[in-house]
Amino acid sequence: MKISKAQSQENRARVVQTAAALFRERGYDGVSVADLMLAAGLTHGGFYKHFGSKADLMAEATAQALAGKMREYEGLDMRGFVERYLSREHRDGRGDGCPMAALSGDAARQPAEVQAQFVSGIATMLAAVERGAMAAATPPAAARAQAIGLFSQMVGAVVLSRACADDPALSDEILDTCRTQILAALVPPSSAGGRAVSKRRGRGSGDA
Amino acid sequence: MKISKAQSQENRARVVQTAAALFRERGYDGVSVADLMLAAGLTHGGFYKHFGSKADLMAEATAQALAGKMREYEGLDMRGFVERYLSREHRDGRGDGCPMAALSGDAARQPAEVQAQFVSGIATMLAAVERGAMAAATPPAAARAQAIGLFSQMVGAVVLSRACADDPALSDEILDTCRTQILAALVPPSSAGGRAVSKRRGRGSGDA
DNA sequence: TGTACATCAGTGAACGCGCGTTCACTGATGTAC
DNA sequence: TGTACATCAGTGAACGCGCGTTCACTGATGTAC
Repeated sequence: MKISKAQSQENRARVVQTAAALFRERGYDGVSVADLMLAAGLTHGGFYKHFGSKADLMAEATAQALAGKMREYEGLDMRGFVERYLSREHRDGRGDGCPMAALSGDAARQPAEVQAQFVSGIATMLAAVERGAMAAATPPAAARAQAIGLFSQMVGAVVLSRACADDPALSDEILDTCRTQILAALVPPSSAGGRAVSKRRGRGSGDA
Repeated sequence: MKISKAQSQENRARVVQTAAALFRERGYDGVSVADLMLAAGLTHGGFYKHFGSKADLMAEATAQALAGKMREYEGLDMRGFVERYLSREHRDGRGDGCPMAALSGDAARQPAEVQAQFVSGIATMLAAVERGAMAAATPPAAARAQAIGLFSQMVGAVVLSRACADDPALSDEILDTCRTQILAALVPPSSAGGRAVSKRRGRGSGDA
């Protein structure tokens, strides 16, 4: 049976969206073309009417996941972004979470077209965090370095907390510690307990 | 042909060691039993004389990789550890690098016996970094949180720098920025330019 | 507006291939005498 | 110390299976008249 153009476009979009979630949940190699098409309510044979290869879809789904997350995060201020990123919901919701936290480990072993998505995704994310840092009163000269350090820590925390999900106490501790530490280092919203307003990270000595 | 007991044990050890490197390089699913045995100079059929399943070997190779790296890192002070972890050699040498940076992303999707190795590996690593922080003059009360934040950032930086290896400038920038940032936050070896000795992280505002 | 027909998204069987695992076999090792 | 034989690590063909991809076919859609 032939299908209307509108229906076909809708089906294609659904496959990409389904793939964006499944790849994040199970990794690129953990999702077969047949799995994916079934999850999208279709059969595997039609896949190649829409995509040249699985690698092509991997690149497209990755790009969409990255763009979608960026749009979502752009709507938050720094505190909101950090709180959401280092939440249990994010740790436990791989399929709807940050593609970098879910797939960066696999990225280096994927086809060039997929790797390219990560390069631009990381660059875009760091630029956005840098802007967010400046909006939160970090001086421009320090904002880039702060963005890189901050985002590295956030990705590492989510990756590690997921890797030790079998030990919920340890997994929670990693997430909670990093969240608290980063939030404390950000310039407080307006009033800050009895602390100085331009408080720094509590990582060196002397915070006991 | 039968082989001497010594030769057999040597072969088994070589398979585990080869696996520890190949899994880190290509991921657990990127190495077949046949690949692995060939790389160890054997044929695939003999695999099951030594291991009950591929998953068993994955767990054993992971445990060995984690233990080996811990032993290596234990010999370094905090500065040496940070410098080595955030080096280009580490980024480019997956097979001989930290199993957490190389395989944490895959860990959550692996059999329970493999996941268990990551749980104990992460716990052991955090405890070691905590001890290292105290040795570097961080007060005990702050050492745990510092260790978690520090290691998360280091893992995230290596994961991200590997994910954007196609853009060497960006990849290097992530590594270099995190290394500089973390080293600056550690209590300096003995004399520290014109800076205060108990300098903190430069992430908040006011460092420009 | 109706009718005839080309199009092409979707179907499901089939392809070659590599996977993890099994198995009959080999022959040097290690043991019993 | 020498001989006979059981052991078992290693070999390579074979297993069923799921993978990515191809293909002949279907039949509603969209177009030409």
